[in-house]
Amino acid sequence: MLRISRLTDYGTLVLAHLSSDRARLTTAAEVAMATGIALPTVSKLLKLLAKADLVRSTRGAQGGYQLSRDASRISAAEIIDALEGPVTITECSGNDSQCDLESFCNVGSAWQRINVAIRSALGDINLNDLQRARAPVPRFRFAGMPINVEPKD
Amino acid sequence: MLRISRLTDYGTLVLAHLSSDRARLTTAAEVAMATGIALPTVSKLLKLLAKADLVRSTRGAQGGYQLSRDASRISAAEIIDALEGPVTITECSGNDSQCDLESFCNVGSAWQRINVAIRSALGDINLNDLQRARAPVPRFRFAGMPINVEPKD
DNA sequence: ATAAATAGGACTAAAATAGTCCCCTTTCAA
DNA sequence: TTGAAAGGGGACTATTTTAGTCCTATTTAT
Repeated sequence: MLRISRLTDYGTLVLAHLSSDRARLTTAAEVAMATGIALPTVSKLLKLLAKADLVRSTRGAQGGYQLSRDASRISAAEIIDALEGPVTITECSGNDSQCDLESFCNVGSAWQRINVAIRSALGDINLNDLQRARAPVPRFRFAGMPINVEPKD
Repeated sequence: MLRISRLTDYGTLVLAHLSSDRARLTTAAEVAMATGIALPTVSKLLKLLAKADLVRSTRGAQGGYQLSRDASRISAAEIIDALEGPVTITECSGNDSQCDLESFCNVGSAWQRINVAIRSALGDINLNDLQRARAPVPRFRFAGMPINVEPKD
């Protein structure tokens, strides 16, 4: 349903927690405690985030995790990529796509365009934005018609 | 992975086929033939699309389906809504959300904003756009910074 | 040495998604 | 007036994806 997975949502919480003190090493257990997410899950998330270099790990006793760069330089797109793989709005958009309907399909292209647009937008939103209760109002333009999205309440 | 489901993709193909002659009644079997999608699946899709009033059905012999309005007035958002239910980017965005982490979570809001923006954008893209090989270049703005998305090739 | 950490990956469980099938109702036309 | 051609509704199964857990290895400070 065009949604991010629960793990990605959790991952954002984890990153948000780490961002509170970038210099300090925080253990997975601490993050689990602070966020309320089960430890094995936090652990898995941190490993994935480390692999994507959003987080840096230090092994051994007194080890832990820290953001690998400032929160302002970690984008929503990167978070999603790290935890779910590249964003593709349809199956066809993937690289190893082998779509049986290819010969019939005259639709793929536009969905893929939309995908690119969404992706770019997500690349422009950073971890700080995601944490601000009143993040800036996003605006999306298509075919030259701007849409202003007002907060609901 | 922030993607529409395969059925929605198929649904778009189905609608695209119907749009080639809005006046004519087309049977599910014909659509299946033309699109290469299995008949039971086409049938299911058409039922859902009919329920959402994107398609009008005529029962009985010589019956079939037709678009209920012009392709230009059927939006991508409506198609997704019809086939997947309302777009929500996180679980929390749903109505019956009961998020255990609510007390910890200071992140939800921004994802939801992003969701609203994407949704609006999808509401502004119509079935014709989806069919045009060279659909207009979508633009997304966030925090005042416009991004221009150029076609890859 | 030993305890405190992460690394990696196998494994299981749960949920969402896709796809199929059956029986019912409606309508046309011979 | 009856049979065939259509859609309506929904139950059901299979498949795939996602979530979550656990075990063993490796690293490092004390």
